Amino acid sequence: MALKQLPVLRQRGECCALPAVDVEWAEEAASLMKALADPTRLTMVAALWKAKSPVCICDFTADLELSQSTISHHMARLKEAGLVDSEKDSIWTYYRLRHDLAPSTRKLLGQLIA
Amino acid sequence: MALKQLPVLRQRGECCALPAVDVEWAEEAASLMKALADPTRLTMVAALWKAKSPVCICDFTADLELSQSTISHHMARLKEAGLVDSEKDSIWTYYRLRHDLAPSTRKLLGQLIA
DNA sequence: GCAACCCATCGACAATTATCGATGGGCCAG
DNA sequence: CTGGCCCATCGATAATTGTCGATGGGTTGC
Repeated sequence: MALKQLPVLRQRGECCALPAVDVEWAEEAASLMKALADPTRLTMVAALWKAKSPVCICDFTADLELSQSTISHHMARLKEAGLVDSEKDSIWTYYRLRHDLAPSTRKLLGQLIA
Repeated sequence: MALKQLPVLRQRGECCALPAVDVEWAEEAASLMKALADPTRLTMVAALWKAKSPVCICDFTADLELSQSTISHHMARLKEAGLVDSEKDSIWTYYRLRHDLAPSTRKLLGQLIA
């Protein structure tokens, strides 16, 4: 990665090299950011982060002022992003942060939440 | 914040307390995530992170395969999010990460990029 | 069996957003 | 002063997304 210094005198039509940024990294990281780019989902993730044991989704439905279908939809998005895991117990569905989160993801969440 | 244990036997219609999550925190953090929830903007932020000196926006226009107006639009979003700063030098506009970023934001970016 | 509860999914709708081309302002070289 | 370059903004458009109500499947209590 060339950390090229900007020239003092720049010519018209001339551009400098940019620090290289991996395209795949950008795509993946943006996916993660998208999953977290909503207050409701962020609240869910933070709650799951703080609660060490799995949380029934009905608790979110009760606490957050949104319809049940919306809550379910947001949780599905978190699941699709690979952030959470679910488990059914009779009529209830419990969610938790995935225990096999990438360490970098876990650190990022810790930095964001804690 | 009550880290209430889930009951072994749950009654119908009964919900547990969730770990409290601050609403304002969720809003603000979601704003930051939104600003980063795009591969192009993420690439820009990463490039500015790696390049210690300001970067001319024309370099992004040259490197990223998007129209000039789109590049300008994304950079404006980063600026609006308080992540970057700009400075004009004759016909060029240079951008850099804001030096007064909140420490938590800086750490988050470091975790995300490095 | 039946009613009530939990929850995922579907279809619809409004809001947001990513992208582009066009326009115009600022600046410089000739 | 004029043409060319840089860049921000505007208007338009297509895609994505957040939200809801309705529906239906699964489970339990009575």
